[in-house]
Amino acid sequence: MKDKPLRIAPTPSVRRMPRYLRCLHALRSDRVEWVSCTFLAQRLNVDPTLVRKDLALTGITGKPKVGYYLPDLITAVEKFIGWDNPEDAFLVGVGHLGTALLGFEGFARHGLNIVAGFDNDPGKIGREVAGKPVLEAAKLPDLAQRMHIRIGIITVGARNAQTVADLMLAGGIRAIWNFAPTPLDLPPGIILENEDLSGTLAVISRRLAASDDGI
Amino acid sequence: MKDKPLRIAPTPSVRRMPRYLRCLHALRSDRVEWVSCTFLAQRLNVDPTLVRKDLALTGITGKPKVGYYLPDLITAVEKFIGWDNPEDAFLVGVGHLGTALLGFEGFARHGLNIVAGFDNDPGKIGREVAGKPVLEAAKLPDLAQRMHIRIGIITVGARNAQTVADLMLAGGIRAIWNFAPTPLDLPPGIILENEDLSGTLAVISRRLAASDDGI
DNA sequence: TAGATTGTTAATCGATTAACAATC
DNA sequence: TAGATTGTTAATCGATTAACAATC
Repeated sequence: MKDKPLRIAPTPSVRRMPRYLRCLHALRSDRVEWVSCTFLAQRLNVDPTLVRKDLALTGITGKPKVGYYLPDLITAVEKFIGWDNPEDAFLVGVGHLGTALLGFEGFARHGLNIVAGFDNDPGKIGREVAGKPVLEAAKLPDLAQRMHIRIGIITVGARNAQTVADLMLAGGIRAIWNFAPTPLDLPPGIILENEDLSGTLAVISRRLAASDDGI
Repeated sequence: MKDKPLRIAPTPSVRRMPRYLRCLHALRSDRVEWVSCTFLAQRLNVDPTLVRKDLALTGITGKPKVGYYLPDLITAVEKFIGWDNPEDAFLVGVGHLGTALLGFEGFARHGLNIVAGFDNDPGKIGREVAGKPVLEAAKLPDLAQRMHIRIGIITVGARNAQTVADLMLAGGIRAIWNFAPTPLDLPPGIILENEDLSGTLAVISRRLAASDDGI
């Protein structure tokens, strides 16, 4: 069976998909069989048309009056975001944050399978964290290449983030999830997502100040 | 001296401010005195006009041909995002992620001062993490009220997030930074920022799949 | 059938980018 | 002065919302 080529999809829509999915899984637990955009929209507090357009991106079609068949819809959304077969990933920086991410059971159900951690601390190298080996950072490029790893997660401090990114590039990694509060210099074509905590802090802080001001 | 009332500012602009600030601090270390939008735009890889509009939001004015006076600019941006005087905050859920956040030295320079952690695990209550006390979760509402805490950080699992949010509301907390992968039901007026890891995972996963498809 | 819901096209909205006069 | 840069107004772009015909 030949798959359709993936069309480009608006990032905001992609970002909403996991929210739909969470809601859909909850409905499945309740033995629901059909679900409408109207219902999902109310539940997630968004516009029904937006839901309809988002779901249309997955290629599914609904039936007027009844909505979408839940099992098919779940399959379609999971396939759309590629969570039907999880990707292996490497994580560098086994501090508290790295340890937390290594231990998140939920990632496996979210398309991500972190297979190893890397660090430079001799006290950590050779140990296991959440059942995953912690290896010497210098070994990453070779291993990544041999294991065809495509996703790298950076949880080191700002100072070392670029060095780690370069190791990942050397290993042929194609997508980087960066938790370090520093911009990375990457060649074109490399997928980059920054987890921008300071940006979020700025938004919260500004909104609080604004609400003090009565707006 | 009377401050101007805060005008509403576009969220994307607010979110960019910390990036400018980081760059500005680096320039200050290099003893630079004047900086232009053109320069910042190149450095951060964004449009110069966008930088100009963002900086204008802070109320600062520049000089044609030379740009902005760096010390004034830094002050203006910090004040704009309220980082000139950090807010105290409570964190609930002292697992790996919570421990990581409690230990981030950088938050203090980013307007956030986490003064205590809360948990339900008797093995954690009464201990200290990163020099901050870990207290019983049930004590949060009373303490938050007495200490006038306005920011709450949720780092518990999805199952307990709503319960924790309710405790925070009872304590008069006005802004919630939610790391749990679940939507929260909050009354209007409460500021909410979700750290949406699964959304980011979806974007990475989808982009990888799309790049496999040659687009 | 009647009416709720889908799918699609048009209108709106907000953010980004382009154009350009004012300025030091 | 000449020219780089600011500040501002207009154009573009993309996402969201509104309107509505088609459908079961």
